[in-house]
Amino acid sequence: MAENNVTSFKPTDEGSNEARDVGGVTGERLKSFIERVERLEEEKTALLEDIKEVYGEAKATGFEPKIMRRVIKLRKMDIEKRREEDELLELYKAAIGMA
Amino acid sequence: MAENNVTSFKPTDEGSNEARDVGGVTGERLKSFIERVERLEEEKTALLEDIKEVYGEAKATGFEPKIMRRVIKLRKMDIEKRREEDELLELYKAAIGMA
Amino acid sequence: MAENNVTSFKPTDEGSNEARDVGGVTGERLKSFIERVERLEEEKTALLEDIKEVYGEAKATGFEPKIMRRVIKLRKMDIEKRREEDELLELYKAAIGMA
Amino acid sequence: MAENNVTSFKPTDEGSNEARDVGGVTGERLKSFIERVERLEEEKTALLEDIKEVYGEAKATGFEPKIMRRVIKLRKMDIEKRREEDELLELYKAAIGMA
DNA sequence: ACCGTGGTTAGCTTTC
DNA sequence: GAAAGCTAACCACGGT
Repeated sequence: MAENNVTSFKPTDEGSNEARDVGGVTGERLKSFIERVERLEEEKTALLEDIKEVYGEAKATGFEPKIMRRVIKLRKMDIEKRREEDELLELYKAAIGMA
Repeated sequence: MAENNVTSFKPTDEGSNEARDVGGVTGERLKSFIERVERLEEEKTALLEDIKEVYGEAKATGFEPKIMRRVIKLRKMDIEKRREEDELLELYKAAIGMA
Repeated sequence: MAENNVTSFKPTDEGSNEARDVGGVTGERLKSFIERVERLEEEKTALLEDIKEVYGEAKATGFEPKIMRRVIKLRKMDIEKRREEDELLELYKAAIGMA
Repeated sequence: MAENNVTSFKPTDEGSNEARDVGGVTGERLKSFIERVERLEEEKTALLEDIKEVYGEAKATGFEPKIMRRVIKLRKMDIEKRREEDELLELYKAAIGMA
């Protein structure tokens, strides 16, 4: 841990909802980080809903989401496997001066 | 279940990577759904990385991600609790004919 | 992973329902663990039924299980929130050297 | 729904933590139900912890909880399948007067 | 009586 | 390697 700004977490004697600057800009900084995360989390939630929707549509046309998930998982594994093999290939090539 | 398209999962006699139409457009349809999900999953992955980055930055400036996560959790709980209490209030009101 | 007992999962040449000791007491040991879990699972199932019964009774006397569940949830959230806040407080205190 | 006791949910003008009897014993009754559920929930939680412990022990002696869970699931399916078949058998027997 | 939804639990991933 | 947070499967309920 570089510096320790945790002091900014300390409850202040004045009960305010505003971010406290305890001898610096620390409070504002922390609040900004937190709000950035919260925004990203919201986007993530929206995305999860989108995915659920697609599965819903698929189901409505007669496909089983459960099976689809398995298919997707398999495809992902394939892709990763291939990627790893490719990386290994590159490594070998570099190793023998084929770069 | 209305129709059962699962037959499209059945390996076809011709071993091709193309989506198979087993008596209709089923194969293409399924493939489209799957690719939509995969695209959304990619976005989700990106988002997860963004979140991780923010925590990384915060940590680099001296804040503990662990504590930040708990703060965010508490904030979320507050929001949810309030939302639920409001809903509950509505239920009570409906229950006693204040609707 | 320290040892790897997974070999005990391997079908043995003699097709028996008895636990196999593959070079030790491994089979019996595993079987014992599994049966302990299964017993606990049974208890859990019984408990779930008890809970369902209580809701049934309550409903029979005119209370809405749905609302009851929400009340219970809110009570639980209160307790958890308080607990977490207390823990967080300890963290803060530790963070500023008040430990 | 037989009677409707939901009126007992209505916030009363006097802010008390005690169960309110709104023209009867309703408040106490509800509170009793809720506390019974909460007790059972606690037992359930304890049970879940016990199960976790067993898996922990098993893991410590070299077994994979993940695989164990799959075994248990399979055993459960077998048992249920057999039970269903037995029931069916009874049904058949009854049907042909073998009861 | 079935479907869809919401809530709960288990499994997995990632973090420490 | 252990613990936690998050996601997906499961289940029970209410609605249609």
